[in-house]
Amino acid sequence: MGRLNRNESILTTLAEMYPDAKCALIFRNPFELLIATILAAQATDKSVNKITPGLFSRFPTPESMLSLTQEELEQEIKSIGLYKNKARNILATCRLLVEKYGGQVPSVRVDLESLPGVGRKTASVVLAEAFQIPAIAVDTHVFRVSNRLGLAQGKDVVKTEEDLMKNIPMDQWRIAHHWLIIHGRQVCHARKPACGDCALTAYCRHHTGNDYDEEGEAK
DNA sequence: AACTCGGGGCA
DNA sequence: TGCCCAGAGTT
Repeated sequence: MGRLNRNESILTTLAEMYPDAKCALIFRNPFELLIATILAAQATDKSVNKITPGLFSRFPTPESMLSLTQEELEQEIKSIGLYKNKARNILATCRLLVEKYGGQVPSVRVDLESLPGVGRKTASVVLAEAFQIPAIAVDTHVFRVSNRLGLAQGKDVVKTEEDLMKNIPMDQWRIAHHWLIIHGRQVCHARKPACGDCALTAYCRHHTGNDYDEEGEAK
């Protein structure tokens, strides 16, 4: 086996740090993943996982979820916060799934992003996790960790999903998202990263004092 | 680009 | 008590 380049070494180390990396949301099918991911926006995976098993056992399909009034759904999801917008969006999405997509979750990005409450990131999560379609879901954690690690080779900055795809081998696109986001949540925090728990400090711009701020520019 | 949604977990 | 959370929609 040949010598690993910089990004290959980083990804190999991440794989060793998080051997059990997987989607943090509990789901059994595309519909459950879609709803769980809409719920997970600006909430913690733990808080979402606390309510979704009970919710999905009683309302496992878009048709059955439409038996809820918005007020009833708000009460079901109240504990995760931002519940009014999410309840409205989820019911509107269920309506579209039934009326336009035969009760199924579409596997095309433009269709997914046309659903209320579904943006770029949620669409990528569903494409990659539910349909095994090449995509990398990117969020603030993924951008922060990617740029601290300098995954964009040299001085370039990862700003888009496409930027990240260019710098990660395609066979690792799906799992790399989980490595990066878990690392961001558990170790590589935005404010006070736990560098003592990190095996990647040798590659890290934060650790060497050349971190990137929220604009993606060198500090 | 800035603003809004938000109850709950955790230090 | 204060800070922050697996974003998206609106202005």
